[in-house]
Amino acid sequence: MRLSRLWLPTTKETPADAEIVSHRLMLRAGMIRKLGAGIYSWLPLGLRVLRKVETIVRQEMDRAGAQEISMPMVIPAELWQESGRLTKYGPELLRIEDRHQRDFVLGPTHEEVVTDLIRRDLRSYKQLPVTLYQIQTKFRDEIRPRFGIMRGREFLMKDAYSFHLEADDLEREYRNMRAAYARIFERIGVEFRIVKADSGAIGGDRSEEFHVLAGSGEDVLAVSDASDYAANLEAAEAAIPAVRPSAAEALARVATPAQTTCEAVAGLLGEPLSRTVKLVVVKGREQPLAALVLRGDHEVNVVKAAKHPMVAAPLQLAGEAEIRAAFGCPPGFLGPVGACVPVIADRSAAMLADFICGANEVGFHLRGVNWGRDCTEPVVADLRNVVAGDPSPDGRGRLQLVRGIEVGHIFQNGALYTAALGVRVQDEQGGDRIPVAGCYGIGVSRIVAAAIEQRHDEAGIVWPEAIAPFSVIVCPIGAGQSTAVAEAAQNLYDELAAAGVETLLDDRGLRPGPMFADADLIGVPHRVVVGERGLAAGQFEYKRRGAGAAEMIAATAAAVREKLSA
RNA sequence: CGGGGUGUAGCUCAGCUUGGUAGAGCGCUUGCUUCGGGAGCAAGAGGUCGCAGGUUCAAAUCCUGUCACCCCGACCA
Repeated sequence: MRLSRLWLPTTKETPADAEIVSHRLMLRAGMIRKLGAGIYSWLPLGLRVLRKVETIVRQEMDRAGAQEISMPMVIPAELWQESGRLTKYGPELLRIEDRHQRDFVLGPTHEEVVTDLIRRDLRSYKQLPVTLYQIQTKFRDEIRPRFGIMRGREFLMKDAYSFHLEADDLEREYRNMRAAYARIFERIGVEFRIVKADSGAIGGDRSEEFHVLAGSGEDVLAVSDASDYAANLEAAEAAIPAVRPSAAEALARVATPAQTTCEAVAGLLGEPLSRTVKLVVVKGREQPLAALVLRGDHEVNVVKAAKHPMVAAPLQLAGEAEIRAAFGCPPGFLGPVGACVPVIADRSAAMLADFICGANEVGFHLRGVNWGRDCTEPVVADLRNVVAGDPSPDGRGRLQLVRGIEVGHIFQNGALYTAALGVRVQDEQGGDRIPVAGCYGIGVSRIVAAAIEQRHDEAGIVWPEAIAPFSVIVCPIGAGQSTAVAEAAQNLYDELAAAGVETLLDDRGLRPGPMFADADLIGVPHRVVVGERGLAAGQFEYKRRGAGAAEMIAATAAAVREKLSA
């Protein structure tokens, strides 16, 4: 491709509303342009990268035995009614009406559609297992789209669905997909980590996420420093602490006129924050309220808490009025002693002895409190977010918190959708069975942004070879003055192109500065500079993007190709 | 959805308090000189100041409404 003909609007200045590096670089490199909040056009350079990612995903899905299909984006709302997700999925689901006032949704994910597709034609167990996938534009009406393509409302996703007669066959396919995903991210050339996850709105039993590790990631991951244990913070299990020490102090009431936080109380008493306990009052599932007890230095894990049978899901905090009515005192002085709502203690809080908590009386806290002695033994559960330094749940190493960008998510849904939509299949004995299913998603467009987050420098993008928009850029210097340079560059370009190398010829006639700046910005992995000085010595200058210095090579296409394969 | 903020040239922004000729830098066009890491000089093009009302002799500026976008919180590939 000749750069003079390529629609490549690069900019030196950064648009004001781009926060993270991938968004800035994608705009500056002329890869994308915004049409509205969270909706973007892909320009030629960006689309080439997107297509490369898509191709790798498609190849590996095919290799793993999945079959490509294409399902509609516009879906009759009844189907979502049938699965129960029309209301459950919430406002993120974009609803539209046709001319007959019939309701449709724009598909944010396709469990319903694919399950409907299957139920229409599935008769016999002999048709199973089957894995279908598509690569398609999805629409999710995100509350707050941000970071450009990273969290767009419209985005390209690969979604695959598998159906099985038996759970163990689902497990086999889940592993197969897991391995295919690992190959995909390896081929793309990004550093990733597989983490245990919560299955969220998709629902189901077992799920894992694939994360590209990057400081700008929106997810916090807990990873062990000594094993391969890794989990999303939402799902990371807090290790069970050692046994509870025996009580040593007597219960005492202390005046805390203005201390309404654990920090303030601990400060006043000169005790570590980890000896205090706080009460988080939430709506209960059966009872109106439930009180969660956590150590002062710990935080509630919203996902874990909402899974507890005594807690309403999704988690809702109690209002101040409800708290006053139940405890006879406002938040800030709450404690488990004499509490009249069910108490659930986090494992760490339950293992404390001689702890400090609110007295359920304005202006007073208690110290030397002990479970069993001063208040009833609580229900114990894992309720908190893990913190850096916690022991890894697998018993090996300590947890570190790192950030990641979720680029893939695999689930075993079991019979969640097949049962809801009434899918039936005959088994070997002629019995009626409900098949089980798995689903497997990859954020194709998000991978493009994630790769940039991981691979860039001050000058611009540093593409991994596998998804670079072009392989080589040829930069002639002073081609307007030197026909030798112009011809040598043109010949090199022709020979590389003829050999099937994706080559960009910068024939814009720019001065070296802007030309190199653009080459660095768009991140083409290999750069060949053709200049009069070099040609006089029979040489081109070669530089690998991201490498330190340039080197001189023989002024032939063969020498360049040798560098490409090196 | 709640809280905060911004809409003026392609981009980054000034001008608004105190109403009176719409500006700068970058980018773009043309010419000349330059030419190995975002050149210099000269001449140009380009804006119904987000939109709609209102106040006024006069509105980018004041008032009302409205739309869009951005940032902070709960969701997800």
